Amino acid sequence: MTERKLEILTIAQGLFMTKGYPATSVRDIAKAAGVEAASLYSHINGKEELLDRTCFDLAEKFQDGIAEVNDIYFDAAQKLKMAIDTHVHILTNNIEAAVVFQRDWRHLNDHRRNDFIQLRNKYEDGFRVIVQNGIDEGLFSEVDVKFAALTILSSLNWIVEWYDPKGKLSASQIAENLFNFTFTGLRK
Amino acid sequence: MTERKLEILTIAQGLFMTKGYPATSVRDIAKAAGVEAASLYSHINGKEELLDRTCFDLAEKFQDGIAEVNDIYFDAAQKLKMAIDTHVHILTNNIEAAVVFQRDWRHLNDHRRNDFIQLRNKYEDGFRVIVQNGIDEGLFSEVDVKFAALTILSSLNWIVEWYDPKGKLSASQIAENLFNFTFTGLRK
DNA sequence: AAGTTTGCCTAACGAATGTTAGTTATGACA
DNA sequence: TGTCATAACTAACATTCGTTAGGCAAACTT
Repeated sequence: MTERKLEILTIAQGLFMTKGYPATSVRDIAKAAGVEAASLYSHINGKEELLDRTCFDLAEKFQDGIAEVNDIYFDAAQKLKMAIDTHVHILTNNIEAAVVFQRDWRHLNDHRRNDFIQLRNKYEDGFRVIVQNGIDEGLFSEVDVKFAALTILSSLNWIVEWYDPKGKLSASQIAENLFNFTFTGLRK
Repeated sequence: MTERKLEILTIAQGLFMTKGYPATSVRDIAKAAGVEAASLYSHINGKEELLDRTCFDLAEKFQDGIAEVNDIYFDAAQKLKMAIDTHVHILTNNIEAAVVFQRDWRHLNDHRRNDFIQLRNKYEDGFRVIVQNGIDEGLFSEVDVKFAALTILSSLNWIVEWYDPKGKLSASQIAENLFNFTFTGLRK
């Protein structure tokens, strides 16, 4: 990917984040890039390529993250802490792409959308494995594994709705809070 | 609202849910309603009215729900349980509207979007009050109130991403699981 | 029975959409 | 100096967008 193409991708992600993919026109992107709409086609194949790269580049980062965590020999609580930390850092380090990733993957074409969903399921499986490990190790109470993994991921993913890079909480602090909340709950 | 108008609104919500608001055309809605696009304008003022009603009708239900919970004299744990139960039932009973409510409120016009955000903040405040009560009553550990309320709502709201009316978990069961998870956490 | 309302129709509007074709200026390399 | 690649341009395309105007038939009201 050339430097200019990456630049355009980044600009597009910023617009997709604030306006949403379908509501962002190629002309919007061109304008933000200081260029005519047609000129973009020297760099990209079409609007959808920008969405595609956004979704799949981030998906790859998530895959790598969870694979790394599940490869090491720690107990489930430590693994969960690491997985949460990794997830939060990926989200906050790529907040614009992350919003698009969460919200606009539906607008991929049928084929790519299927690929995407498959990756997503695989990732969720990684979290299920951790929860199951925790139960087997006697560290976690015997919850519904699928439901628990989903709920943990809910809390993590909602970050993109409120995260502010200039806010008072750093990514690491957010991750720590989330782990504590997930592990311990509200009860005193 | 006439019966036909409500019918059109419901049809629109179904389309908004699957395609998203900006990607759903007036002609799509008309086709699903078995009518020409122009005919819709005998019933509605414009496309945006459909989004507006969807967002604010549901917002009202949420307001009523949290107000009711905070009006009664139970301890914070019971209140939280009720608030979660109410929230989950509103979401699952209006799943199509709920998806639109969560995802597409951004496409309201500036004025209405501000109104919407205000309602949303007010609702979140309701949850913060419950968490604060719990801490004051010595039932909850001394967490960051704002963060905790946000995290609870994250788990609740993500439901719309996976809830299946024909799935094995009923709304009440989902609510119970979520309360247990929130209150107790994973730790054995 | 006469008048009015309702719910739809066809036709068309101007604007915006994603994309293509063909051209031109610039700068690197032989 | 001549050749080629790059990155931009203008112009235009077919299509779709939300919406309006005006008409017509059936159904309800008086």
